[in-house]
Amino acid sequence: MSSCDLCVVRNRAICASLDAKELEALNAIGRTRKITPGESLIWEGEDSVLVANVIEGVLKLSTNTEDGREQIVGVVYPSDFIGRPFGGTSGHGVTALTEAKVCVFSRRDFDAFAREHPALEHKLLERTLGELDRTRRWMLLLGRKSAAEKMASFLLEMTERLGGNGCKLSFENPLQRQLTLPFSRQQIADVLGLTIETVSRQFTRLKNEGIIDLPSRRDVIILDMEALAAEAG
Amino acid sequence: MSSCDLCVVRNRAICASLDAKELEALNAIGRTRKITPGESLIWEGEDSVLVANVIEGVLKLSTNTEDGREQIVGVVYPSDFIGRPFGGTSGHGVTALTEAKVCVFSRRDFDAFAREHPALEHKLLERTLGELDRTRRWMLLLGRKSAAEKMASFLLEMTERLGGNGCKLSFENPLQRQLTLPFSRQQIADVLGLTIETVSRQFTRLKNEGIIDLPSRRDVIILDMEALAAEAG
DNA sequence: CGGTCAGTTGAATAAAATCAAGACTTGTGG
DNA sequence: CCACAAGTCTTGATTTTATTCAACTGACCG
Repeated sequence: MSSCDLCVVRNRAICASLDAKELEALNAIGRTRKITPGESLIWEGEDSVLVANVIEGVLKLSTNTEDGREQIVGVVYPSDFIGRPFGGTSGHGVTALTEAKVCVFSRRDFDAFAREHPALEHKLLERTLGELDRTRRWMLLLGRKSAAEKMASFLLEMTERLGGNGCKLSFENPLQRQLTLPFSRQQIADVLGLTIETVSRQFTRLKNEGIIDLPSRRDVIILDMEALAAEAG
Repeated sequence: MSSCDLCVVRNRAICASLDAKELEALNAIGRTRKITPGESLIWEGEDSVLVANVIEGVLKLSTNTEDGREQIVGVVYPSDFIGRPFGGTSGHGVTALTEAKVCVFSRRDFDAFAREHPALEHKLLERTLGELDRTRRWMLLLGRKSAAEKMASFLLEMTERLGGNGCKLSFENPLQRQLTLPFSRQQIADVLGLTIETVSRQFTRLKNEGIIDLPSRRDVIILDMEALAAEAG
């Protein structure tokens, strides 16, 4: 029995395409690894040496300009795949936002395994197509939305994404949801293409208007989901 | 002999993964179609009914906010694949920028064919991974770059992309390249997340500084590639 | 209790958007 | 072939928006 049988993302990650025997073979070329917040797994610009599945935690994908400005280009959750298979260099760094556990593979080993298992490649293709859709939708936000619209869109996206992924999210009242953000203010700014001050001002405005409450730095309670959706543009 | 044998993108599109017999089968479920500038092949939000390969021309992928602001989220060239295989709705419209020729398939037919041809799915996966990389790089531009940096980056990207794809591009002087843009000023604005006025002002500034010349609306001659690269950030 | 770090708030500034004309292209019909 | 109309692009003046700079507040930790 391979350790994958106990894996919490076994049926959601790309591994779901494999039978017991294949899974054992995949398990043989991978190993799990823990990552602490702020620690990086992959660096921007280096050539792709490893790929991984996220088991636990949240990680950011980010790129930087030469002079140090950062843009977060993606956020990954449990069952998501990270890294760049089939050659090339990694266009973005991968860094943990929370305590995280990943299942890593050498890219060469993974590539070879994938090419022999079309069902795995198919899962990976579906996942990649979905990620491309999501990324393109985010471009509309970056290119065309105001700070207020960006914040509202961000909070709505978080509400969706943090469901069920081991992140706290209460549903007692369907219109009043609490979420614990895996981001600092600066990181939210880096997701939205804003400055930390603008993000902060938007938070206080939303609070003053009674749309959200902020019990602590990382916690947000959405008091008026309708109003938030109306602001998202 | 199938008509694919005469296809100019035969060896660059995902079809390159197929042998003569397979290609004939694919040819049987597809048909070529011409599109005129401004005409759409796919509309945002409708469920995915067709996919296609670009044979000739340039097309834009775009999304709009409810109130009509537009963001171009991708630009496709000959040999590129368009559409959303494997279910779901299309997150963006696809519209011709120039006269274009595409090879279209019903999505259902294509999906079935792809699942029986792992080599084709592999090509599609590589293409999709590449497109995702490119899209994420563009997010840095949208979220973090100034108007000047955006314009310089855009012109550099165009210089790369318009090479060899049937678009005019002269190389007599390696440092002085002429390109014919497939975009109007408004479309450039929609790619960069700017207004048409800002784009226009950046063009005249670059011209005044001797970095480019503008022989006509759609033509740009890059006089100082170094300076342009330095401005791209 | 002081020190550090993250976040907030305010005032001044800068950047790009908006508003408003005007100029140049392109195409059309007389 | 010219005149004119429509559309596209440019330019200028003004306003808006978000950034920048700077000070301050509160939380957490030894």
